[in-house]
Amino acid sequence: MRASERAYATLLDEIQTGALPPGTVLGEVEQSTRLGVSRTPLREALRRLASDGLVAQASARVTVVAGIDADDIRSLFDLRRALETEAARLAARRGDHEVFRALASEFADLDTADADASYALIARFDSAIDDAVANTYFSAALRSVRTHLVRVRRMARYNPLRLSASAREHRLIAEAISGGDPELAAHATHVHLHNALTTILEALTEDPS
Amino acid sequence: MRASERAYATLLDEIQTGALPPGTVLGEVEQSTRLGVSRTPLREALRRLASDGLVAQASARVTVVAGIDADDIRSLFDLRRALETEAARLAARRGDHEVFRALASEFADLDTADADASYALIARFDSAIDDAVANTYFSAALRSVRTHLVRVRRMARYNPLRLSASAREHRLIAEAISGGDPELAAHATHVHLHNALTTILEALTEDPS
DNA sequence: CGCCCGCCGATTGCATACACTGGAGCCCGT
DNA sequence: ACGGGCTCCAGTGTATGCAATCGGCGGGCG
Repeated sequence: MRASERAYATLLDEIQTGALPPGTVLGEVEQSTRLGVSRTPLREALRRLASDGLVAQASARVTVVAGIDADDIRSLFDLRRALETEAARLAARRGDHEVFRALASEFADLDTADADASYALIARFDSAIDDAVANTYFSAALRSVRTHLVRVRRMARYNPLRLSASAREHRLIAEAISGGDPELAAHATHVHLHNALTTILEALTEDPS
Repeated sequence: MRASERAYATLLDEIQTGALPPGTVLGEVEQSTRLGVSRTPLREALRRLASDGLVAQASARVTVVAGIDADDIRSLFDLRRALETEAARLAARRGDHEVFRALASEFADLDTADADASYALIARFDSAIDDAVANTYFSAALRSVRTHLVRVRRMARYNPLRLSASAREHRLIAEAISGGDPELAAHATHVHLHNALTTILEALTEDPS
């Protein structure tokens, strides 16, 4: 793999998992030494992270890991709502109904005690949406949102009750898509996002780490 | 200004105006020589353009200016509809009503024979939407869409009749926002985008350059 | 005569050296 | 003692050299 991509993948993971917490200063020399690449590929990785919105320029010469607070999360969910409700509509019109019927039944059978399995199924659902929408611009916008969402999920931590409710909501969305009902798919997505956001903000209020 | 930024700005402009038509091969050495910068900042510019979606990797070693066809335009408008209808909703709820009242009156008085003035006013309207939405994630997504839209507008060329209809549509959107009517703002935006897309696709059918 | 293999050139990826700039800290003057 | 300006330096921005790789082309072999 290319050095620049390794550096990007490593930094991305470290930022998403919180190993590099918000505010961490990312000096080019320091990070290139640490990751064992030269400054050239490291700079490229930093620029990609900046365009992703995961790092920010604290001043002209210092780059830091971007912070994310409750207002950011609300903003992110505004965008997410715009994208995902419309994506659900498009999927209901264009998608392969059989794929979503199968996903609906997987959500019905999902063991939500297994957080990893749950997130894996949600990831497959997201992929199915991407395939159904079949729109590279849309998928790029969704990918960006999901990149940020990884950090938000981590901040809100694992919540078994929410995961179980989320599975039911996903099931309904998948059924609406497989049934070819765009408005139900869109509104069920809206409801799902509302519930997700509420839970996350509550979790942050209790534990504003 | 930094060399990398000059290179990016120059290439962006040349791609948007069509000076570098789709399919043009962008060799690093060739372009860096032409623009009078070294390969390092030029590479950075190319990577930014790639993440913008304006250049693509034709193969592992050759980068070309990305093409854009009717299907791409439909895809772009799918995304645009998702973003702008919701942005209009948010603006109607959060925006400064006075700003949009003023914009509505400017659209009413606009001389649509002056294409540059028309596009300038539309740009100010877009800025006002950004300010009203006050959401950096949303604005970033909108900026990306608008970057592509510059090329689309150019492909569809100047059309006085459409510009005049567009001004009326913008006026209605601005009035809906200033009147605090989110659904009217969203639906008027939907109508506007539908008309814009239809006109563009017709223009392309007549003259598929 | 056609196909496959190996060589060569072109081009990118990476590393490193040099240039420049912004800022912190210190010294001097008041 | 405090403020201003100067100096030095840390760190980024840019240029260039080197290495690796891919594709094309020609020659040899079947």
